[in-house]
Amino acid sequence: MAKQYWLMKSEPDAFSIDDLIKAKGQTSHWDGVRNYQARNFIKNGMKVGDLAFFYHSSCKVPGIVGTVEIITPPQPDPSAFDPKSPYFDAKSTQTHPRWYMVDVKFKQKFNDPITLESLRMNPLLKGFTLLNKGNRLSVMPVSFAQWQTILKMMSSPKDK
DNA sequence: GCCAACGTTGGC
DNA sequence: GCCAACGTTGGC
Repeated sequence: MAKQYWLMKSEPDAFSIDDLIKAKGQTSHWDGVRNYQARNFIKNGMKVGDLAFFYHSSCKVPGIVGTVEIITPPQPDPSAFDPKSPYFDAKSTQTHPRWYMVDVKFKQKFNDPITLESLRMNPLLKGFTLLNKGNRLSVMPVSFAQWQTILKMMSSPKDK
């Protein structure tokens, strides 16, 4: 099956792309997703080798800051089993796990973030899920066309 | 810090 | 199964 593309949000105060760069092997669990629609994208859609944009949300300048690679199949999110974790969910059990995660590996960090504002201004991204009014999904698919469009924004001098 | 928009919960 | 109340997300 062809490679799929994704966008994954994180609050940089909790986990930033620099945290991923500093992590052992530049890899990390992408845990704590507690939304069914986002969970379904992870559980039913993600495969090893897929690529994702790393998006910083709830911060001074929201935007895409780099890319990561999916390096494990979807697996039960252990933080849901841990009573001490802020992501603990008593309704998720070992036999019937409710929440899933993948591991990601750092690929690249952009010299300058591709800001939410600049994404909104790009007419080629009309209809992109991230830009939809009221969107709150923390994991969402990105079409190959959108992926290419966004990567071009990174390399274009006029966006600097 | 505000608040619009959305998702979840729980009573009925 | 409806829907009001509540909690959360996330841009501004």
